[in-house]
Amino acid sequence: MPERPELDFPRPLTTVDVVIFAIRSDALQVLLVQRPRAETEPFPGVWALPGGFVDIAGDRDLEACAVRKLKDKTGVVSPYLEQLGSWGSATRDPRGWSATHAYFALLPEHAAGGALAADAQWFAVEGEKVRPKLAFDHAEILHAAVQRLRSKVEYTSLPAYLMPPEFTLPELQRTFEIVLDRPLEKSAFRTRMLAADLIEPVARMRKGPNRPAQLYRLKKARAPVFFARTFNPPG
Amino acid sequence: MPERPELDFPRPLTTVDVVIFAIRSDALQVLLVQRPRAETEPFPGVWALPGGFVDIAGDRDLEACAVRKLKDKTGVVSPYLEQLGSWGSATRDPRGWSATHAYFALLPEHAAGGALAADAQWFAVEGEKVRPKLAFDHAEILHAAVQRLRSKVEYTSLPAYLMPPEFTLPELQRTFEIVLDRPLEKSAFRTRMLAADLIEPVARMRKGPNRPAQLYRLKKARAPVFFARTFNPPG
DNA sequence: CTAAGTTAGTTGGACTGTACAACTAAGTAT
DNA sequence: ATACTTAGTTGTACAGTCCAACTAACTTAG
Repeated sequence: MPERPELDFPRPLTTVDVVIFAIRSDALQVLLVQRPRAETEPFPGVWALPGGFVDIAGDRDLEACAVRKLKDKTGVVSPYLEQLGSWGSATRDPRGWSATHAYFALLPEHAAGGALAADAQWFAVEGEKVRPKLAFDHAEILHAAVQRLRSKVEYTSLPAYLMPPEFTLPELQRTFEIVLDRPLEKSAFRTRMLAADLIEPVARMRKGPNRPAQLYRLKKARAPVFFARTFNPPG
Repeated sequence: MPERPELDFPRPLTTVDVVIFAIRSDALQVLLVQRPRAETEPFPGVWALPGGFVDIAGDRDLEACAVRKLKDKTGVVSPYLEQLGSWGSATRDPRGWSATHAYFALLPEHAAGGALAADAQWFAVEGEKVRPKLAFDHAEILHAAVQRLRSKVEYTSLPAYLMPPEFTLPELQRTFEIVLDRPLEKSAFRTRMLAADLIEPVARMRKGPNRPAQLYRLKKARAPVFFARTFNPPG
């Protein structure tokens, strides 16, 4: 196509990466995969976010590509998948100018317990980091994902997507506290959550270690909801 | 590089587009450029968002590329530039699988009044659309940009970046009202704005058509600020 | 020069939702 | 039976919005 010179411009490498969060063992965890040890690969053996090249032949669009990569590593489709942003520069990949489209997904604990790919493993999020060193600029992407998750929690009910199909209000509050890494006020949390209209009570009660507690589930309409204030804890 | 087969995968076309907003003539406007009329181009003569291919040789990263395209069309550098998201699919560009990294910028009126590129022109945003038909999926991107702008206004003081260096509170409120396309409550707006700690009074007063009004300017620390409620108007 | 009009900014009461502590109720453990 | 734990409620204080009415300072029309 000599009359369309820009089509012959060198094109950046294009990838999609997914930051997959779940609450496991009472902690916020993220799924990482270990890069192949082959010397021909960049960052051999280093932990990285799940992701990889866009398949022009197979992927209809970016989100389909993200869903594919999520399913490859976890075997499930996330109930919540949101675009996080994109990172592109001349230096982030040693193979050349590259751009990645990053997504972030929330997985309920029961879905996160399934069969993982052999090279995948859960890691606790500590602060806004993770223990192992990450390949490429994935530490920066993870940082942005944790910040986005935390900031959205302040004015939406996003963490509800981290819950199993049925849950109690104290369980939901515990999930919020894990994500935000700070204690929340009980009665304000309850007022907000019920006003937010994202969850609805189900008929059954849970027989906990103490008195039976009301079970709730996510409503079908899943739009994150605006909150008024930021229920700060006592003290 | 025969041992790195993925490097020889066909790569998507990669572009950067910028949604540039300004308040002009008491309305929210967006900058569009008319695509060249050459028959070899897709969408010849159609209006589109400013943008184009990433220059692997010249652009350090995606944001630098966005700044370059902004400057090319307006001659200025925006005081506010934020990544909006990315759109990529097999069908959005007739030339093949393509992905664009979209940014959105806010320009103060005085900066938006400068010398535009010959192919560029301001258009009023009506609802969440613009009068002319747009090339590619740019209507969808513009829609997302307007929604992002409006939704962020509910809990940040973003529109302050659309103001000239010094402005009065009623002028700022008018800008908010134009962006949100609804009237706001005067005293609540004032309380919030001052509490938000994004603006500070300057010594001078403006001699308006009536009594002198206090001038404010943006503070150096420019972090958008969380707001509590959503000051609804009377009625 | 005066009167009417316009706009900046303030004040006060009704209302809503958070902060916080104290309370009740219903189960469990010893 | 008694003590402990946890789910959920209640009540008071407080902050910020909603709304209308008000004051103050300037402009404009007659």
